Amino acid sequence: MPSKCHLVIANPPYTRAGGPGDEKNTVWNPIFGSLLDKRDAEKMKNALRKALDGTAASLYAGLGSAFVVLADEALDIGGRLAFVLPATMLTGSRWAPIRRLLLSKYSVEWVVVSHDLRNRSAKKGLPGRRLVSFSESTRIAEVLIVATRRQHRDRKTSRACFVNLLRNPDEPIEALGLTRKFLALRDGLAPLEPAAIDIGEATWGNAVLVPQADLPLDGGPWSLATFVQPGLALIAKRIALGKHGGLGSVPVAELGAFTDLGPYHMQVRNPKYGLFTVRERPAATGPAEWSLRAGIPALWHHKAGRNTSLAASPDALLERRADRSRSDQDRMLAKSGCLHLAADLGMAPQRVAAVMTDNPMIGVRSWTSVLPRNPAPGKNEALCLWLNSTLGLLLRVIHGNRPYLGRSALPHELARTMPVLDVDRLSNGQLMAAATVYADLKHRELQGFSALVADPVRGEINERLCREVLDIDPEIVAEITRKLALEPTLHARH
DNA sequence: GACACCCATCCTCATGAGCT
DNA sequence: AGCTCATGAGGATGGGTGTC
Repeated sequence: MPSKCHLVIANPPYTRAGGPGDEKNTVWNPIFGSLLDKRDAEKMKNALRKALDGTAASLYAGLGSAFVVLADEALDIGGRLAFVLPATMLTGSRWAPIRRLLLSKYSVEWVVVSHDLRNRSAKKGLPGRRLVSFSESTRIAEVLIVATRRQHRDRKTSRACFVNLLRNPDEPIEALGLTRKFLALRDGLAPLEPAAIDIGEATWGNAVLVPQADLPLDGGPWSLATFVQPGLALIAKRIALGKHGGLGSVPVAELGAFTDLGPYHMQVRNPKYGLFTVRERPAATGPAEWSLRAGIPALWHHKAGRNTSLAASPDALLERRADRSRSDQDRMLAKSGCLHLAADLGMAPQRVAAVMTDNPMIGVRSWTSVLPRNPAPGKNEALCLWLNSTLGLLLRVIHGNRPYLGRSALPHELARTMPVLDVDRLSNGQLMAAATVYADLKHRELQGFSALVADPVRGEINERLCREVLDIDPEIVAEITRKLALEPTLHARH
């Protein structure tokens, strides 16, 4: 790699050292996997790990992060990088050092994200059916980053332009036209004032200019790329800070500030390290018959057709592994809870972002158990209602990873830092009200989040949470609901 | 040793064309 | 009618291994 480069353009490989797992189901495509001799791949990986030591890159995040570091080392002051990267770059915890690198040494000029719902024509015979990706042969959500390496004094005044596209250009001429439009638009933008990107009659999306100093220097998420409507991200930020007009009385805190999370699924059931074996309830076996069977009840999978209401029942049984320490198993079981957060939420098909079980149990893979540190009646119920409401969904989608359009993934680290309703600051009366609302609604059938506006039960959750628990004007939330419901990511299906 | 990241998707099932 | 196979739509998760 030459030094003193002026421009580095890259669409790097995204492969990572770990996973995808389950080799019987997937083609394992590890870094350096094309080397015929596995020992060579191992040597290369070790050399790369050594080379990346102390840099912002992580083999965990994938090779994309390593290529950013490589570009950074090659770029001269004033040089520019232009990268296609996985959209998890915007939020993922392992990408935080890369975000810090870009904010501390560069002017981040463009952050372009597509929210294109269309399917690629089958006739073209190309792999991948989504047009959301800039690259071909993938349906993974992606982001285009353009940044210029600067002297410190020049970074203070720089401003990043976030572009959220409703539609990806279909061919190069369209892309060139769009690029010209971006450049023309940028100069007229006022900071934090979203503007439409129109060419003729066609609306391509929205752009918003952000002072770089307003982006989180600590590595926090770049949330303005989450929605087509940048205004929604701004609303979410105000809610998280307790500064949204009319919602100021809603206490918000990071989930990890007042709860602990249940165990990580690898510790529960990984064949090598897990403490338990898990057996799923067969479809033919009813819940009553299943509960006769010995074993420790647990929540394992998240099925759109089965998890239709706030109340959930166990779908799996844990069995202690004889070759594991009983006290370790008991310690893990002590992390059982009644509230469980959907770890990977497909927003169109799936209907619940959190569920409650009658008895404490462990969420194994699709459900992350949430355990309030100071338990009190009504706390779980209030959180469960919140997470399934418009406000809870909005803050979740903003804060979580978006590995694919239509999906919101919350690994433990992001779940802990996610802003949610601070139930510790609710009065007893509010908690009792939440318990009542939950009891009334817990068996009602919800629709997927794509039906956010039309779903009467979702409407009741919103309405009663506002009126009976939070004491805020439901119309404010209704308006946010209408905006959020328009977002393509709520409607994307694969 | 403990913890948990992220993955350039994969699997299932419905549908329908083509064949016998 | 019944079978096979191709195709596409739609729903979803295990785990190697980096990192502390």
